[in-house]
Amino acid sequence: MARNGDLRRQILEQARSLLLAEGYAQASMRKIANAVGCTPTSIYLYFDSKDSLFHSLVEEGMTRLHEQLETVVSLFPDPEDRFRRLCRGYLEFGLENPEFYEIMFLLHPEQMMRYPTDKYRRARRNLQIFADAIAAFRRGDPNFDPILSATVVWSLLHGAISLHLAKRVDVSLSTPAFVEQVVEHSVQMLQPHNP
Amino acid sequence: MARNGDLRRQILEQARSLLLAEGYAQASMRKIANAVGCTPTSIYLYFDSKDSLFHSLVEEGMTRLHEQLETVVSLFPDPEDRFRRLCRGYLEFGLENPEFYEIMFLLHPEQMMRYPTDKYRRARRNLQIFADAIAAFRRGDPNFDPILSATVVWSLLHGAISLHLAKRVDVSLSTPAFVEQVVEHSVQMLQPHNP
DNA sequence: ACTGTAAAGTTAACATCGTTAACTGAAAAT
DNA sequence: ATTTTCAGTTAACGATGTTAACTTTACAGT
Repeated sequence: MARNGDLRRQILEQARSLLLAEGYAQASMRKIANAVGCTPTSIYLYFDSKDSLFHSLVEEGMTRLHEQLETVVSLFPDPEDRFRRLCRGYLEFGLENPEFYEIMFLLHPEQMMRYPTDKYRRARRNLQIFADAIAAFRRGDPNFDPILSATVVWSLLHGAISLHLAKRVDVSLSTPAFVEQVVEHSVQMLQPHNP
Repeated sequence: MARNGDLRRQILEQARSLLLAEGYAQASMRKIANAVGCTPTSIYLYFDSKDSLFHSLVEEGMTRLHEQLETVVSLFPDPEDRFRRLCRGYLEFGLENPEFYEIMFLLHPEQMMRYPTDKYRRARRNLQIFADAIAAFRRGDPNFDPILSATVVWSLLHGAISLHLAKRVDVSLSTPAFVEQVVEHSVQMLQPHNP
């Protein structure tokens, strides 16, 4: 059929759109194929499995997130301000792209084949962005590991997004208020101890 | 067949064991039925669906967690010590019961029917335990909402467990070291601001 | 121009899944 | 003794991811 050799692109496009519209489980190979106008088996010409198809979307999501964080870094030089905005940026990315966030970080456990280790580099780069920002306003403090702190901060941000997406956060809290609280606590978490 | 009217119990038992052994997706109705020694359809005599079967396990998990936290409360009266141990207890519960934790908090998004709202009470009680512990060592501080702080702390603990279970945390960190870091940051998060 | 080959796509099928309708057998109630 | 009720089964439906085998298309080499 005449598809100008861009069937792969079309598949990714429709997979993405179906993912956003109906979620991972409902985005079946047959639905994707139908949306594209080919047979389910054709998808296997370009992707090893459903998992590996969605891994490509994970990479798209990682890139988006990375770009968003890099933009923050480039625009805001003040360490604490930058850190705050990074946190806010990460939270907003998760809350505004729930389906992307889901396949990127949420439904790996058994649901989806593990994202190949060698592709974690972009995720790792995002962690490094946080570590650098943190290091900037805790410079000169020994026994302080930026990567470790960044991991803990990431845990907080990730947990907040997860609970919010799962609607486990009390609805009496508005979303922006919750975001600000999490950001404030992130900053507080990094303050030097007062004995 | 002679099953002393405890088929329901047997189903729950095998479902739990299969869940722990192979995870939610692989624990199929047919496998459960096979393990019990009945037909898949018999399960529907006692549970409306696969979801509602596993919701019963969610409740078992919630109860376990609740008991574990209540034990901590009853044993350790000192506010900060108690709070620390609550955090540690929650983290350990999650890390030591990954499959339970998964169905309790992790794979709701689309994967599993939403856990009925009216059954959130036990989860809510667990949040309240944290809120009370937090309130105890921030007493007298106005514009400080214990439930809000408890939610943020919960986010941190939940995120740490999620990332660890998804093997996203750098392996160079030992698990106990990571747990202690998270606990320390939880405490730090609640310190009064120093301007 | 003819033929051989490789790529691109399709058809048909497999095994598995959650779930339902219709049936059977036994025990309890009238 | 007959009817009703309960507990469980058989057989099937529609949907899923995936594979093997086939067809069609395009393009080389001679």
